[in-house]
Amino acid sequence: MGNKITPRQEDYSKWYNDIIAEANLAESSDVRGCMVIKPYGFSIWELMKSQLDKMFKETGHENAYFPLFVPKSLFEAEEKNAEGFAKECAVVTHYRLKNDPNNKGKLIVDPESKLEEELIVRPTSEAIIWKTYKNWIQSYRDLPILINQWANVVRWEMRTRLFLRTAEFLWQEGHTAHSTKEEAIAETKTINNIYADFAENYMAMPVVKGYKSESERFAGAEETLCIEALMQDGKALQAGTSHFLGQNFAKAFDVKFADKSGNLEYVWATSWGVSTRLMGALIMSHSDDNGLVLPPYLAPIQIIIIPLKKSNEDSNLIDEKSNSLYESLNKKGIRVKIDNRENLTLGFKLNDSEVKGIPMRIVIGKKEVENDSFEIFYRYNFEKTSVSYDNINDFVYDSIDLIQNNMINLSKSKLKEKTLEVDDYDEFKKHIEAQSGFIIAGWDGTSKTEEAIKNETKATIRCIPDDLELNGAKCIYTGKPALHKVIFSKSY
RNA sequence: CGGGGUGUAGCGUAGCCCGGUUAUCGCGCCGCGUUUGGGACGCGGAGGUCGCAGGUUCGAAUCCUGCCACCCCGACCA
Repeated sequence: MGNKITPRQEDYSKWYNDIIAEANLAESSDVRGCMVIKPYGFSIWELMKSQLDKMFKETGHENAYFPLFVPKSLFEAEEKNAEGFAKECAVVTHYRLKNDPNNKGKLIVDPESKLEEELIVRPTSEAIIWKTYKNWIQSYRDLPILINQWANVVRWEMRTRLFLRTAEFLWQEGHTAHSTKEEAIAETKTINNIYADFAENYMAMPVVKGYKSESERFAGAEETLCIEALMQDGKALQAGTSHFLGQNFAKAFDVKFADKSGNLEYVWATSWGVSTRLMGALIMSHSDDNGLVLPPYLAPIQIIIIPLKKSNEDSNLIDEKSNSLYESLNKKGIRVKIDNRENLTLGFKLNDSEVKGIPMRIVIGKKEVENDSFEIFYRYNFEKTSVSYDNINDFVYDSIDLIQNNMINLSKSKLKEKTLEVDDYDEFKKHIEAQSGFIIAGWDGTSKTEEAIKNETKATIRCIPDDLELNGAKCIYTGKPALHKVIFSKSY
């Protein structure tokens, strides 16, 4: 700590890394492409987890846990899935080390411990889970299975970036099995709506919901639903996906059930997930040049009390006020903390609370106590409000919803402002070049056009929202009648 | 895997081209003292296989060879 944060306009990725470092969220690990999530950052993740978990449970889902290792033969069963992930798998080939006979104190892989069959460290768990589901499913009475697991997965990405694309990341992955196609499709929508709801109302990050184009679809899925968020630099970030897997995995793992009339049918499947990438999304959505800004619902500390004691002066009274405020806020269920670190100056503590994105702050010093006038500082807009001691509790309590809602509305209007509809390709290119946000444009529905646009502009189809009226729109690239209006953007 | 770059204390760096005292500076860390109203100050201190291995040389952070790691740009991606 102690360094100034690089201004956002100057170097966005430096800015992003600075925020993470200054707020003490995480750091790059010495282990290739992996991250260490520090306690403060992990607290945010835990708040996200507990809210999502609650939403899954409210819609009938249960948690379970499946193995980290996937035998290669299982992994390759669903061809498209295997092919999609093959290039980024960590593979366990041996199970033992031994002393290096030529180099004392060093270890080598014992060649004698070579595994009969290699184990893949899961990049996603469809394979191992469907292998297991085969044993669990015989009858329509066994369905649906609505299971979620919180786990780590490994994808050996070429280039990694804290939170956004690390070699190992934490996520939840839901894997459900259904007796009908309709029910499975409804499930993917339920989940995508939960994701959108969570992003908007808890992360204060509005998203666009829609379908992925074929080329962006999950390997092994028939249809991929997603939520796409817009970061402050005008690039899109895929924040969550929900896949309709059809009967692909049921066929690959031979999972059939007997329906009411005794016919054997393949099971219909879905899978869906959000990851620690949401942390990156949260950081990039709200942070400013002074540091992190957290929406109160996901802030590990919602208000920080900073007692300001000058040597020997009224320190008892200040402590007393601070402590009793702490107690009463805590009793109301507000996440509150007192910063009584003794070796740090006020200026440092003020700055520290801003850098960490703590939504509210109150300084309690001699002046405040004498005048019975306490300033509550809002991090998201730097506003201060004076409140008398007796009113602090209610004010803080009400502020939580107030700040949350204001942040949501602010983000919504930013998103609206940065979503443009365009029907001229030159203008399209200009906007993409300037990274001005989401571009709505007509698309003829062909991969060829999608590919051509990507090659010329680096913009991809982020999603195909199902609520955009066509109105005779033409394809932005070919000028042919458009099949859909879609969202284009550069993306992470 | 292609093209470029960088490895010096926990972090950020100077020195390297042109070899030569005890390897520079800032932040951080430890001790003592003074300071809390917007990232404190003074004094003292600890901390280094100069990425690794080999070579040239009286002498290598510096030159040469090989290797490794990381970063940026492409291809890939939650």
